[in-house]
Amino acid sequence: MLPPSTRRSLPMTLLRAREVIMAHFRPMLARHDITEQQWRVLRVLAETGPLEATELAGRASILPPSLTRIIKALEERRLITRNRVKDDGRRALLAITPSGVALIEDLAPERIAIYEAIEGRYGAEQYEQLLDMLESLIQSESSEG
Amino acid sequence: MLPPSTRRSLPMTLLRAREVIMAHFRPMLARHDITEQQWRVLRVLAETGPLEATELAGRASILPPSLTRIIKALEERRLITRNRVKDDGRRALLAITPSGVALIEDLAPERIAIYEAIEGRYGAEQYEQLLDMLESLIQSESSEG
DNA sequence: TGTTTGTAATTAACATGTGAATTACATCTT
DNA sequence: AAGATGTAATTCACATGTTAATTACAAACA
Repeated sequence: MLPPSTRRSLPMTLLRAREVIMAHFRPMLARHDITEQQWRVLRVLAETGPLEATELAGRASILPPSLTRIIKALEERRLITRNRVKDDGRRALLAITPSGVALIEDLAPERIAIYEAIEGRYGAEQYEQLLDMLESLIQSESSEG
Repeated sequence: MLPPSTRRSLPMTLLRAREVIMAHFRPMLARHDITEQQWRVLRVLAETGPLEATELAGRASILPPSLTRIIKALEERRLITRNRVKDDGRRALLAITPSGVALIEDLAPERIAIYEAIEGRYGAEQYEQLLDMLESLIQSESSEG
């Protein structure tokens, strides 16, 4: 078997796919002075409610050292709060503030429009199928599987 | 239309997919003291022959500022060389050295084995179809059209 | 020739990715 | 209670991602 050429290697193709998609969102994020990762953290907290750092890191696909820095920045901007969990001095519950919710809601319409445009160009069925196939890949390659 | 939940957003799913795949390659790269991006640069040069920085950046999906740093590191390790293009003092041709080729060749068997294992778990047909669908997405979202 | 315009590459500044080490607590064990 | 072990979070050190600004040339042109 030949090794895949760089033009058809799975990691590089996933990287390029992510790039062309994120290019649509970056101007919006820049206008609101927020990074992609900060936006992910806020969305997860808005969807799920208060979480501990480890759980949040997992759901937002951010490594603990990065999350530490992101939390610090978001806390300084009063977009999230942190409250120690009683009975365990290590953990803290992270929660989105009303300002944070407002920011997410501000961005939501444009976010939806961008997704609809992508789906329109790519095809809604293909789009769903691609997501299914990616989730299946993640499943088949996860350490537990 | 509802916004996609973080668990089914395309950028995050692409990110997680890339993560589970790269997890298989990282131990190999670490053993050879090379980063993922340095490995990409070497593979592109090995496949394509000498390239100028801009062309290399495009093919390896690395931004110019990162490439500048990567080139410096690879040059210091004598894995690539850089030669000024005559008649244009800005450009330089980057080429992989025999040591660089040897490194790539060292890694090739394990690399192929990892890909085969992934294909085996996921299914060869699915695997090819996923690549096709990703390339189609990249096509439909590329700025040119 | 000298100036303007355009392009390739680098640098700067800051955020994140990554693995290893460390700190701060909890819990278990004796 | 004291020590050993385990876990959550942070810190460290270095590489890369990202945008903006700058440098070094080339090419076009007045």
